[in-house]
Amino acid sequence: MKKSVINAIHEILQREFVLEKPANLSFGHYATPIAFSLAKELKKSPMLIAEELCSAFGSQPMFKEVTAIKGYINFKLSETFLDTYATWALQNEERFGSDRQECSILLEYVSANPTGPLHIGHARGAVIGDSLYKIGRHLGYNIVSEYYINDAGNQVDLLGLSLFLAGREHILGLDVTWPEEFYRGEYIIDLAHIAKAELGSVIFEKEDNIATLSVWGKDKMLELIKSNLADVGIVFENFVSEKSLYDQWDASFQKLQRNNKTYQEGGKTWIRSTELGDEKDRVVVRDDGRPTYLAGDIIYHDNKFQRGYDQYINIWGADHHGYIARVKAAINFLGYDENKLEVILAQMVSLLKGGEPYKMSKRAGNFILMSDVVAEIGSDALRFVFLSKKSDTQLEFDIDVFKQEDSNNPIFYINYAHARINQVFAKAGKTIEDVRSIPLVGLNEEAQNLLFSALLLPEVLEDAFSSRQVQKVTEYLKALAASLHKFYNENRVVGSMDEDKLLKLLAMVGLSLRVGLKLIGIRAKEKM
RNA sequence: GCGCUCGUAGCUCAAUUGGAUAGAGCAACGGACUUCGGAUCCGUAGGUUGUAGGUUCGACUCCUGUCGGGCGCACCA
Repeated sequence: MKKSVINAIHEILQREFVLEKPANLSFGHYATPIAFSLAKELKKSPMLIAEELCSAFGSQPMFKEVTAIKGYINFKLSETFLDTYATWALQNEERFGSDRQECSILLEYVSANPTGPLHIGHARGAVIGDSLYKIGRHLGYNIVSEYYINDAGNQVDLLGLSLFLAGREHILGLDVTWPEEFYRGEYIIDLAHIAKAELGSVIFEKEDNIATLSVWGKDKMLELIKSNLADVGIVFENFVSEKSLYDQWDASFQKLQRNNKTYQEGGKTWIRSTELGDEKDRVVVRDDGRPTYLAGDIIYHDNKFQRGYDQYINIWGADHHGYIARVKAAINFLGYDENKLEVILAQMVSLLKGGEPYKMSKRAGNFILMSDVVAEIGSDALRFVFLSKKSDTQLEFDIDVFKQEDSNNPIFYINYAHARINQVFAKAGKTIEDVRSIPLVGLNEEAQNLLFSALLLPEVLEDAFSSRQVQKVTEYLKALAASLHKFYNENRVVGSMDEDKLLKLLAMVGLSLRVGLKLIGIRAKEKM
């Protein structure tokens, strides 16, 4: 809708302009402040310019009126235009708002180490990533979701060792001395018991078996992570194993060398990341020949960029922000455009329950497990909270709020709006097909405004996606639900003179609610 | 100490990315049912956008200083 409006206006004005929504809908559906930016150039007052530009719009089928108010040019869309659009939307059903885009995007998120279950911090990045993915898909981007598995390096060895020691202590009943660093939490002990069942308790007898336990444990943990994700409706297309990439190290390393971006010092190999704003140069190969974590990420990003996407998005925990500079430097050194990589940081989350800090789970080893929170408030609520806030602010939420079934709980509120619409149709004994082609003309102002709000879904999605701010979708859904409830309270549908028209209007609202919810991973309720 | 980031109503968060009178929900108070399910709606109150400057037609948004919170500052991942 916005696109066609922009095109129509562009045809008249013949120049670039910003199209926005007026603060007050009574001014119009859209507005542009273009007269302000022209004021200097033309040496005239914005009000005058606005009025002159207005008169350039003769009578257009798209606009009911074009007015100049305080320097803004306001556009009011015609009923027929809105009706045509709504009819089209209702024919498209769940595909309303979908489009085609040329751009291909690789979206990487979660990528939690396969050494333990997902905790609540992972959940935020997970649902934001998944919703961006779903919205992007809907909008027609060629977007692919990917999970990078850190299955090489110390932490996997540490997992094996932790399992080994846990098995010796809890299964073989031996005394063990725990090292300073190991994975704690009851999930390790649970996992040791599973290891006993699958591999036999002999596995805990010889230290030689630690390597076997590492690999076995890592696979088990990955399964657990996948099932944690599936519980909130997240399924990845790609999994890329860090370990499997090391074959390509030589190739990546040679690229860096050729560009003279590495050097040897103290028996180690360094990368010149300071050249591109990093705080210091970084070691990529240690003096014993083992590559560092950064080496893995260099290969991984080399691998990503070889696949030739137009854009790359990584969602990382905010504690990794210091890492951005060196990865971007590496991408540049490999000969790619590092600006194609965009990193979204997901900030910390703290949970409350009844106003008190949420108790950490012993099972998790001082982390709050994502699965515990899902068990308590459900996937929909979990998703909704995290999607309602900008990712870059720290957030605090009380899970008790999401157990309430009233207007405190926004999902409930939105679902109720959707269910209400179904209820009205049921009461009227009609279906969407019955009213789809009824022309929406002669509606009162409230009805027209509601219709317009419902038709905004595609541009909200586009805006949310391109700014990577999914909270715009939840905000929109809350506002649309509120408009629906208000309308419902003030206007009787069933039995009214305009019954069919109003039913079509409600169908349109229901469609936008349903599609919007679907794209943030929540299924709209037909009945409460 | 350095770097990144955040600071908006009592609380949790928005604000069309520089636009018109900074908005929602909760909490508080007052209203609306012989109802298409009141699981809803309407109203009142609540703000010097941490703070001091600057940039311009116009600043919550950009710049500088400052105060406060968070996170980093590994050859761990």
